[in-house]
Amino acid sequence: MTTKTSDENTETCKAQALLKLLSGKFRPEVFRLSLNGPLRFSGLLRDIPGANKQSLSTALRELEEAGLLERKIISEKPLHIEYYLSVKGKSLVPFFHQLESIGNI
Amino acid sequence: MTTKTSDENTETCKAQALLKLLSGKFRPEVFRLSLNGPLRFSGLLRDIPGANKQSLSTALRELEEAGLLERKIISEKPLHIEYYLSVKGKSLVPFFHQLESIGNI
DNA sequence: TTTTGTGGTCATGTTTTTTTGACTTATTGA
DNA sequence: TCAATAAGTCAAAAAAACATGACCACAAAA
Repeated sequence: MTTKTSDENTETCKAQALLKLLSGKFRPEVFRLSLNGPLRFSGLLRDIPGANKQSLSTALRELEEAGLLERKIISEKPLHIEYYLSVKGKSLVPFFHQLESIGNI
Repeated sequence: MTTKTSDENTETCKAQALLKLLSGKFRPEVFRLSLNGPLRFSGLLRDIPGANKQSLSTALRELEEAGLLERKIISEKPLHIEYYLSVKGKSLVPFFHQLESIGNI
């Protein structure tokens, strides 16, 4: 375990970056709500208690940049934007379940 | 903490609290190092680049309070304190592995 | 007895994160 | 045309997290 290269360090950093991303304000809520179907900005603002535009905007952007959410412009009917879980995002679901079950110990 | 059974909000909060705890400064490093054996304050201070007493102290205390680390006073020989992974702490290991593998997608 | 090592705390300052509120662009409904 | 909804942005303030340096208690070694 003597720092061979930046091997192990890099691994830690990856986990760390993801942890940081997921632990930020409203991110777990956004994540959980995304399980029920596509999200909309205004809907989240209404549904998440205490949410504010800026933080929500940052959360959505960063989750999208990390490839966990996908942003889709819906050009029909009442023109709006939908965010939904990507495949990568879905791969995090069991991870959250695990975390929650550990939280209950 | 008014634990309402099967309240989804409460579940999220649990994941959130744990995420926050694990994502704080030096926590992933402390966690990883704890896999190799018992930790000592001064050792961590030496081994983690950029570490400082205050943050390390907070990290250890919070990880202990969450039941992930155990603090043991070793009264023999050169009188010191050891921190080591609890059973609950060990249950987080696969979780970190999962996180790392997702980070690589 | 002065110094060194271990394991911290405390007050303070800096940095990062989060919140607030004003403003924007575009679409729709009355 | 006026107002409302949707999806934001921007600058600034407030709050939370983190870092720094001084200090403390105890033990053992020089």
